[in-house]
Amino acid sequence: MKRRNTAAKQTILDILQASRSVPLSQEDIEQKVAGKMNRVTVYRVLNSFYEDGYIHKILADDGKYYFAICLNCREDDHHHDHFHFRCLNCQKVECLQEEVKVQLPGGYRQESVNCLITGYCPECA
Amino acid sequence: MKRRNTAAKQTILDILQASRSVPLSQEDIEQKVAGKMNRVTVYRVLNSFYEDGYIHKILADDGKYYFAICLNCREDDHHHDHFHFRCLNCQKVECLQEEVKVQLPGGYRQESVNCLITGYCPECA
DNA sequence: TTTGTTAATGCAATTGAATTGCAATAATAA
DNA sequence: TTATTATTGCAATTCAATTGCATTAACAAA
Repeated sequence: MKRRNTAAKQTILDILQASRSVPLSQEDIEQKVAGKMNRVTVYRVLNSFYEDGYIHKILADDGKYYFAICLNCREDDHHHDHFHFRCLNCQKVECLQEEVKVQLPGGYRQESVNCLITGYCPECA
Repeated sequence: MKRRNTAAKQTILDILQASRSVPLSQEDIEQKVAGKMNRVTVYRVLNSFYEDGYIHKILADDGKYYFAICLNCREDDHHHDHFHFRCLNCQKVECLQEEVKVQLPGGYRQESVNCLITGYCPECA
């Protein structure tokens, strides 16, 4: 299926670009595009970006998905293996520099990581 | 609120005991107690265990919660900070030995971790 | 043992996010 | 300019999780 460029995609892409290291939830994005497009479209656009590898998707322990533009990712070599942090007070989620390095027991093969630290950010601590 | 010991709690506790290092999903547990109790009770029992710190709760990237008895946990000193692994093929989730160690940037305070590695287990790889 | 309090349970109803179906719209290749 | 089909909006649906409430039963106190 060939993708097409649309206003909806561009709008969401711009929003994600403007929030490079702070992953946004579906909800966050919906609010920013309120009125401009349907919430179903937001789902579908985010999913297509994710499928295409343009963004990464974090499931936080609040049960919500957060999306962020891929940094340091080349076409075929994604690096989504950094830690994320979620503040219990202000709810903000962000990407941490530190990479996840695990020594898996023999025989295990790693495909992806979803690592989240929960706590309080400097502003809220 | 004082807790009471009930058959439902004992049944679920036994199931979790029998699956110490393999966290079970709500669904898994429901199947094991099918007929014996209502699914709402399963939710409530698991939540009470979690609130009381008897079990830990992992949100996997399949969007489901998994529950496991706390290992190496003393009353007031929980250690849930190990990695978990989920197999993309057989769906099994398990606790890994390795602890999560992150160097948080200055000012950040860590409360809990939810770290999941996804991939293929030895049986499925 | 009996009784009173209230935690725990089952059932039905509700919530709420995510998904799906389908018709209308619009991007893009021919 | 036209044909194809990806995209979108809207309504409806799905499904897990949660809530309200009446009933049941654990357990502390008499």
